[in-house]
Amino acid sequence: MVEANADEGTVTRHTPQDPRPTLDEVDRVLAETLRRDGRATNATLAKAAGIAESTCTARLRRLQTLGVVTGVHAVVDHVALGRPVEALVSVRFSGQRRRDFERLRAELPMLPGVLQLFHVSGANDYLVHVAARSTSELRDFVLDHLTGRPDVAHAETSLVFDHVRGQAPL
Amino acid sequence: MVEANADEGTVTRHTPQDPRPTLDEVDRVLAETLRRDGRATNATLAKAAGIAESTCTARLRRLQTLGVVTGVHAVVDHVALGRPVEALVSVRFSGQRRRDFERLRAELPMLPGVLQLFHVSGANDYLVHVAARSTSELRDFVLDHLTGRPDVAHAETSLVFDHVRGQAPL
DNA sequence: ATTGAAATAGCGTCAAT
DNA sequence: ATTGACGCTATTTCAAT
Repeated sequence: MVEANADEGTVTRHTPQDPRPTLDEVDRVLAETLRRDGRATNATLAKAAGIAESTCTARLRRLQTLGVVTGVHAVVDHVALGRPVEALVSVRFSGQRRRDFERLRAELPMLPGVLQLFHVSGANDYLVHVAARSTSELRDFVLDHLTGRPDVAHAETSLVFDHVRGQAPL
Repeated sequence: MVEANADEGTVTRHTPQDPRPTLDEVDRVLAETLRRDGRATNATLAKAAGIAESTCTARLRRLQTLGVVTGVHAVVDHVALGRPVEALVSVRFSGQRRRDFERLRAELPMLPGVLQLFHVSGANDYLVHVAARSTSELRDFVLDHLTGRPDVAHAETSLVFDHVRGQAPL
């Protein structure tokens, strides 16, 4: 048993496994380059980091295994794909039971239109980033999946007018 | 002149160019597959969409040109990369001058640590998603780049405990 | 762990439909 | 616009350091 918990189903999630190996400059260059262009070729990455291509292949595999690179994903235009209404919904919980948090965290990301889910400190507990096909679909989503939950005390919806990615290197 | 504006420098940004071409099922499959795995090979994508590889190459180029796929980026572990403190900062403006919005929108994404920037409706105007090396660096960021701005009336910082991506297809 | 070289797999061009 | 085949490039495996 590696990282188990006595209570039924309750798993405390620490980002990857504990013996966090040190990353050198090569790793950082690879991660950063791939963050900027997720389709950068192995040869490009190798050149950027100043290593052999075969080394690069191995390094990349390692970064994925370690959970330093958790995935690479295309960013798509929601309007073009039929979900022109984007919103951020702040959710406040009624209780503070750990189980409620875990259920929401597990279930919400599976729902169509959910882009991101933040668990945050402060007056609100969660922030849900969604893309909906219409304003009425957005309303239904909030009512059915957020306000409708017994553990949710309040939900407040803000429309997203604009959404841009950071450009600077990490 | 296609989409110009009389005022100096003031550009109204409509997501891509207006004659938005219709996307068929093939386009949607490609976008969706690439959204799930940004490093999917051309052959894989072609198979998923049921088209020839050469057609796939052309389709992909088209999707990028049209702005349907705006980029593909690796998701990295901020803790491993030395920025363990993640936060969402709500920013309220004092005035409502368009120029102020545009400046913030242009400048903030360039600052190191800024991950995303949302322009939202409601009591707050912007939501800034940042990753900092430490809590004190976070404080400095908010003071120097947000509260410090003359056009910013108020900034409220929430720590991000957890951040997950949506899993369902668009 | 890193490398270069050899084998494998993937890609884009093009002529044809 | 889509296709399959061909030539070219990129990637991975592997033996050696």
